[in-house]
Amino acid sequence: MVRVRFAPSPTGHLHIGGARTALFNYLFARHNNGKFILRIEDTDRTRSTDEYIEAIIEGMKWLGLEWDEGPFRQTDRFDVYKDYVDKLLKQGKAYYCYCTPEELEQRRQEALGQGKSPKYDGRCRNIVQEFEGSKVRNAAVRFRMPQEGQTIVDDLIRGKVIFENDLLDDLIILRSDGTPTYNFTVVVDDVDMDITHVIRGDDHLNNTPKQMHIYKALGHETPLFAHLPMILGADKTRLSKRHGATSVMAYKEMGYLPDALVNYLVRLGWSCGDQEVFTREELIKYFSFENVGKAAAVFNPEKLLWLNSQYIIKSNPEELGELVMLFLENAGIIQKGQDIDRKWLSRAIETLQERAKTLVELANSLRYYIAEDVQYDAKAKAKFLNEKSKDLLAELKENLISLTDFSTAELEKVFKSIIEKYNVKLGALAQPVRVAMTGGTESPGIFEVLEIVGKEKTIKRLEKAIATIATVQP
RNA sequence: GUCCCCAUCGUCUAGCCCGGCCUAGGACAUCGCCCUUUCAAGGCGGUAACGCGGGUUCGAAUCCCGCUGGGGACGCCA
Repeated sequence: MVRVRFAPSPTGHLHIGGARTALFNYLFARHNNGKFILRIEDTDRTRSTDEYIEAIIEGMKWLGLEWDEGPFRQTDRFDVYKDYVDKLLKQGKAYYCYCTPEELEQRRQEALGQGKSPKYDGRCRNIVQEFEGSKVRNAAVRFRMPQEGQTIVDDLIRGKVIFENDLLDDLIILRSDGTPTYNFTVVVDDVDMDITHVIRGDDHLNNTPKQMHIYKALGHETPLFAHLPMILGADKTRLSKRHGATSVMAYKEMGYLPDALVNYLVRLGWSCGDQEVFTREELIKYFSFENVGKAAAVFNPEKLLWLNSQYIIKSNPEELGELVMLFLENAGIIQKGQDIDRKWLSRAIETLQERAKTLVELANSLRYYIAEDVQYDAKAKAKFLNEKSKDLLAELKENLISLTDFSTAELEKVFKSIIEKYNVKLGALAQPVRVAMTGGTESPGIFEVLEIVGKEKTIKRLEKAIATIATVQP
């Protein structure tokens, strides 16, 4: 049984990189009918907050990355870690270190300054452990790493990676305040939770040999490891706030669909022939580490935007209607709590789907369908609402007043008759009408716009346009 | 400084493991054309890459070595 986990630390929101790690774990678990576990690594009490735990959960849920067990919190398991530390201490596999953080930092800087390795010098390694087995104040506990030989990490993505043991640091597993540290808790938990595959970011590859020795000291076999390549920003440095939005929920707010983000993220490092767009089922079916690349990938917002537009086109209008309501409220297009005819909204959305790349854009385009009135774009107004179009607009208005079937088919007939009568091209009429109806020069087909806006508002807007021309022209 | 990882169009990538089918494929972006009531969407086409140097071989994007470049790690962070 495959058992994998996503183990974020709640020191920030769920970000793009974390989300992809979670996603790969999720896909691997689902592909193998295994279990996906969520574990919160909050041993750093100074930086972890409950708000961030909630934020991470919110992000996971939004992306549809459902976990099977958890969320577990490491702060709930301090007793467990303590027991393991005591065991190692008794067995001599760990020892007390009396160096203070300040001393350590100073020695680190000195070593670095002399061009030497900043590795712990091991001065507490062999001193007599006077207080063995009992609580020693102000002492941290270090794990005794082997100092000779090699450790080989056989990574699912990278193959064999060899580390010289004499480079391994005796890392601290228990702080002097009695709290355990990451490299220890991660191993204890992965053992206790029967994790079979550790799938995480590349930045943990160097920790792996150390963790392997902890597994050994605990008398447990190591799981399989898969280290994912990093995600970089446009300048090829580690993705961070400097590169724009990195929080997953920020993409929700910008009007992205979760499936589009998932699809984009999975293609960052993974591929399946030439296919670009995948359903969730396909991802689960096709996912494999064989198709995961080794090189870091640059996050490309343009491609994500394109994928989002593809997902919007594919979505059904009813669902988009539900999703866009919040954006309509936020844009002030409808009042909070105000409802609109969903059937009508769906029709309106259908005309906009292939024109909106995000839900924000969709909401903004919906404005001219929903609002009572339109604001003219200055350029559009100058170019199309003028003496040249005045008679055409007036003629159209007159014709529409008597039109009972306000449908695209009938509207088209009316337009045709007018352009024939005036001997102009359709654009000569359609563009001024477009400005009158939407305020701008871009919109879905003009007949559809009229039909959806409806007879009453259409005539009002035409009257306003004509009046505008009259006041502009003395 | 030391260690580890990586290296195909601007970007994501296919191909690499099992050398010839690669005149290096697809996608985003970009440019042009078509469609057209506008804008999109869609269709067609263009520009654009095997980092460099050595090997091995009849033959290398593919195998080996070096270099260069980029990234990561070296915490009483995770």
